[in-house]
Amino acid sequence: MLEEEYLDIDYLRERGFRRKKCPKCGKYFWTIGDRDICGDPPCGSYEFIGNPVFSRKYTLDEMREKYLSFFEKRGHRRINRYPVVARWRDDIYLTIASIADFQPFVTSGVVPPPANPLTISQPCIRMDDLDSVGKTGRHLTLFEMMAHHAFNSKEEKIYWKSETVKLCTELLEELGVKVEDIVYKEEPWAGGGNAGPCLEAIVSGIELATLVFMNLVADEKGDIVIKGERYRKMDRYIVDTGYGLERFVWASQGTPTVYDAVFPSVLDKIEDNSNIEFSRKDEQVKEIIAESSKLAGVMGSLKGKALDEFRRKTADKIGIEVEELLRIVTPLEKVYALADHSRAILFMLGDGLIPSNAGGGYLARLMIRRALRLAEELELSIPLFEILSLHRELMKSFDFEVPMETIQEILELEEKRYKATIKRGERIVERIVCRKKRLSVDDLVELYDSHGIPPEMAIKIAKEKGVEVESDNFYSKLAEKHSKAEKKKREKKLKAEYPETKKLYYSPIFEFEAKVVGIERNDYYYLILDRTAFYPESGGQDCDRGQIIVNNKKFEVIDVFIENGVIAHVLKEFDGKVGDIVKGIVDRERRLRHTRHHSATHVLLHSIRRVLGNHIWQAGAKKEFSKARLDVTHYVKPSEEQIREIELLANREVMANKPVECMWMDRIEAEKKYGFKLYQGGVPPGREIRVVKVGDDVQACAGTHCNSTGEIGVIKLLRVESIQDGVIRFEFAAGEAALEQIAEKEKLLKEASGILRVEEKLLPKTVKRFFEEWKEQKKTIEKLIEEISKIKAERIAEKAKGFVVEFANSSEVQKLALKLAEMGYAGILICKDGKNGKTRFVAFSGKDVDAKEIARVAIEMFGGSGGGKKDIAQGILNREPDLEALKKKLEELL
RNA sequence: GGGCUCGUAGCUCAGGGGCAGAGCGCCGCCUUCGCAAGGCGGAGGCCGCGGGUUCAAAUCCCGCCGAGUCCA
Repeated sequence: MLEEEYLDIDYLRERGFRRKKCPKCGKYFWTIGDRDICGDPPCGSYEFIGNPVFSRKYTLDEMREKYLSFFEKRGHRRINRYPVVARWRDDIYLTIASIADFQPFVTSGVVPPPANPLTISQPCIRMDDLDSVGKTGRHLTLFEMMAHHAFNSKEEKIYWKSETVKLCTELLEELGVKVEDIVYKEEPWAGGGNAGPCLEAIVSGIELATLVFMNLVADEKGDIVIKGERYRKMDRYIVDTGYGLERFVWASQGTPTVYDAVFPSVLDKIEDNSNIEFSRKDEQVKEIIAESSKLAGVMGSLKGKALDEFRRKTADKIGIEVEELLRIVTPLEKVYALADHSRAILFMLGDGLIPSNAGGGYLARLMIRRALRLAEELELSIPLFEILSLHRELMKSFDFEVPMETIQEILELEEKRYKATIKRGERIVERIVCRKKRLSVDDLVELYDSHGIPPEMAIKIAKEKGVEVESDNFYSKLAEKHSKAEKKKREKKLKAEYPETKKLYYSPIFEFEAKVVGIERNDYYYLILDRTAFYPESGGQDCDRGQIIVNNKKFEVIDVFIENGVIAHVLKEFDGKVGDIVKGIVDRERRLRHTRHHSATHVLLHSIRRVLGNHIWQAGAKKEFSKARLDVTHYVKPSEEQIREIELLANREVMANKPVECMWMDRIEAEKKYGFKLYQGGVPPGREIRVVKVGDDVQACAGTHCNSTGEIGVIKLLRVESIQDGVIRFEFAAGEAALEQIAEKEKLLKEASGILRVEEKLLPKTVKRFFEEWKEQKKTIEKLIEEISKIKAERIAEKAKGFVVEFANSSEVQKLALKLAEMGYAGILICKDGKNGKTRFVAFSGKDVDAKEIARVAIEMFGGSGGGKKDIAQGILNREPDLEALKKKLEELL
């Protein structure tokens, strides 16, 4: 089915390409020359290394410009790059391909593309092959995907397969590739819910471009199967190409690795400031690395045993021992990886990702920690930031949201944290080793999983202490531990389908009439109307409440939610039917408070950005009746002065009484005008988005808002706390809620000062004094009890004959018993517990009688329960004990 | 978003239902011309917070707060 898709590409036939089946891999490819094998690794190898395929060498900037202008000249509009942090999407953290920029709304046809056709060079980050970076000579975590995209539909046809292949071929030819050297290999493509036929452009053994003809969409009932998933044809068909910029540069230079081609000056810098004793520019080293890259190209994945095999083969090919190979290759691979990682870190931080222990920020931390570890192993004598700065120089043409000073600050903070973790880790390993005299796989797994200590480090420490280590199956055990974590699926609440509810809540409507279009019954009633003024919970704003009146009967609305544009009112009781006309009454006071909090959130975010910097991004928000909170990305807890300044700026914005404007805008227009900063509160669906300007702040927002900032009233910050690394929570209240919160605090102060009978302003001083006095007195009492029990013990001892059976004070009974036991007596002390009034006893023994035995006798005689140890035992008695009888019984023990 | 680990003296941590501990640090005394070292003595704890179970909770259970870490 999919195969036919390759047969009608006119351009290939016109240029004389013929379709052949590769006898090695069994796949089809197109070529003009007389080759029989496709040449795609493993059916071929990197022939361009040492033998560049283009007519001249290119740098990154030159190649990017060459590409973009090539397509510009052929009717494509050049589009600026998107951030590597995928702000416009809620399903991925990082931009992983150029097409990701246009998903999901452009690809699905909801929103028109910013230009059609267009060309772009999009920096992408992929962490999947992190382990391969540096080793294979070709893997990068950050790379630029150059692309030309055409979005075709029934109404508008731009170009499709033939034109795409023509453009690709012409580009390659212009770069100096002979058309006979181009192979187009058929390789079905699938990803992200879409699929389609694809041609890989291979030159000299390297895949330079991927031409995807995306015309399928995942569908359980579809008739086309690719990689086990079912798909059907779409009305829209999209040209999704990907040209690896770095690979083009590499191919033009023919260097041993892609790294040598792309950032040689960074490699030099690292080499010069590390413990490497040789240069990657030595002819022999160069040859080794080149052979290694060629073999890696053929071998595919290098995980686990494949890596060992790769090493062996490479050594064989060059004719040296594996050890000798490793001596050269291992440190260089670290240089390459560090150069790569630092470039990715620059983009992550530059585009505003804040390192964290959870969420997207974790990816930044992971990358930074790997880089720090590499730097450590290379004994790098310069700060990591210096390498980032060098990359920044090389990438001058890029704009970053976050200034280098902030990046430096974040990096230094991360380094400090990393070092603390390592230090803590070393202590933990030493403790385990000390206690258990061995280190098991489970220990290694826990050390890594819970404490972040890489197994290599744990093993190193253990070996230094001369302790045996069991390290087999580490990775499988780790994987096993994580496989248990399951993903929760969000269930749909509404069972049936309904038309989208008309929203009245953006106008000042609090009473309305509407028609019932659906009723669903679970534990509660879900009431669906054709239109409503009830705001459903969304964007962190709590839902409205109020009443629904039908047939003169009132029903309370306890919850309102929205699902796919359908708004459902949740009621405990309802007595009406579909088709009824109902009246809705929205609780105005509640709504007003939510509205104030919502507008205040926008004002506050803007103030926080002004005080703390451009990297501030909303990480979550909630607007309730009595307070609201705003979570933002920031790397350190703000100082008290910063907090006060934020509060002041926010309130100034309120006092300036700036207008609040809400308008529906074309998505692309809005993005162009305001940037992705719009999507602070998440990404709304649809072609038209609601843009809300509150003072100087602009956001895409579906919430309800005041008419001007003055209506917000006072904004009072209540609490600022860090909820996880990299995320700071601002809790606040606005308007009446703020007054209430302030009043609440005042009340607490008043109450406290009332109890202590001091002025409010003396509270801290007084509380401190009381606390200290309390501690001191506690100690004095303890000392006194100690002394009293000593005296009493002596007095009891004087007249003691056989077993001691006495009454005592509950406060000193324990000490007294201990003293007596110490003095060599045995017996039992009875007291009334001060707290619950029960009869308590403490049995003790300084002789060879068991105190528990004494306790057992007492419990047997008078009922109760208790227990303890050989020298002291305690418990309660149910009945008043007869001391004489007890004493007699105890004497029998001996 | 999910998993895991940890909150005990100023610091690093033991303990893990029945007496709150060690090492380092701090203070004082002894020894010394002085320092280092040593000896003797001492101060320093809401055992993170709030509930529950129990005769009894630092210890077990639940919730919260805080720190750390891994994964998506």
